Amino acid sequence: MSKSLVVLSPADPAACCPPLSQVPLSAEQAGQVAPLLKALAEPVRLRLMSLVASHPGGEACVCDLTNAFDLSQPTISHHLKVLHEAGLLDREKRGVWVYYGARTEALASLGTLIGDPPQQPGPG
Amino acid sequence: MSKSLVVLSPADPAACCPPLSQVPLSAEQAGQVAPLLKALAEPVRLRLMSLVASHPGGEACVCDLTNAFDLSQPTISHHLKVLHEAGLLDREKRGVWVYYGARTEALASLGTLIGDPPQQPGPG
DNA sequence: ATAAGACATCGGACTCTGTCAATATAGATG
DNA sequence: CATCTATATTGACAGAGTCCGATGTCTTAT
Repeated sequence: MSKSLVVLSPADPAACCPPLSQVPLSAEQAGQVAPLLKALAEPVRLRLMSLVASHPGGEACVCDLTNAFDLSQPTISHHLKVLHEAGLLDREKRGVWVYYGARTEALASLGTLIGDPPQQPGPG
Repeated sequence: MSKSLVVLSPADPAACCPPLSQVPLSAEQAGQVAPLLKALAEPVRLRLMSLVASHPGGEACVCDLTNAFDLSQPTISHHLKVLHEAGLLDREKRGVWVYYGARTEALASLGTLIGDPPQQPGPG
């Protein structure tokens, strides 16, 4: 099986485009990627993402996450929803509890998009 | 000259911490990194950053950037200021023109922080 | 000195976002 | 059924963000 270049996975919008520093992002591409960054660009959500991603198994229960902050339960629930709808967290209900899992591929794509160095111009 | 490991460059807050997926980010670390992401988490600024970073020499004149958007000159100026104050763009005046240059190290740090995969647990 | 061009800053209108209290939903248990 | 617990949704509000037109600043040219 080949991971086709043509596929535009809706769950991984950052995979849409070459790194920032290599080719100018189109308006459309920017419009796809910005929501991902916006979801991460908030201290509480950044910590939530990190808590989940660094948890054993890459997932964590909401109850653990809620206790890690000095914020109300609805607020944590809201932030988790934002991360989930951005495609950065998976959501799975098990009995009474809800587990959120990190979409590490999405994080990896985003990291590559942002961080990859500019290409050297070829000779000639 | 050595680029010391001890230095916490104020211009590169993303260099403060190990990747998201390896160790939970502290509140303080999240508070340092989030502004960088917030600066990028806007379609126009994302495109501006990409335009500058992918420009030959990694820098571009404001006049070029302003023409690339359907927005007023003050609006572009505002977005460039946000990116500059976040530490993602350098600013240099040459005669009448102002050139903005991409801080590729900051981008690289940010990319690593977000995108690096979780560490394998050691045996034992 | 006057004028013109490149860019920044200001002040406002309007929208978006983070937070909480209150309430709803859904599964487990008596 | 009633009740308890875990999580989500709603509604309200303050603060922050985006955008524009008007204006200010700095540099070069005449």
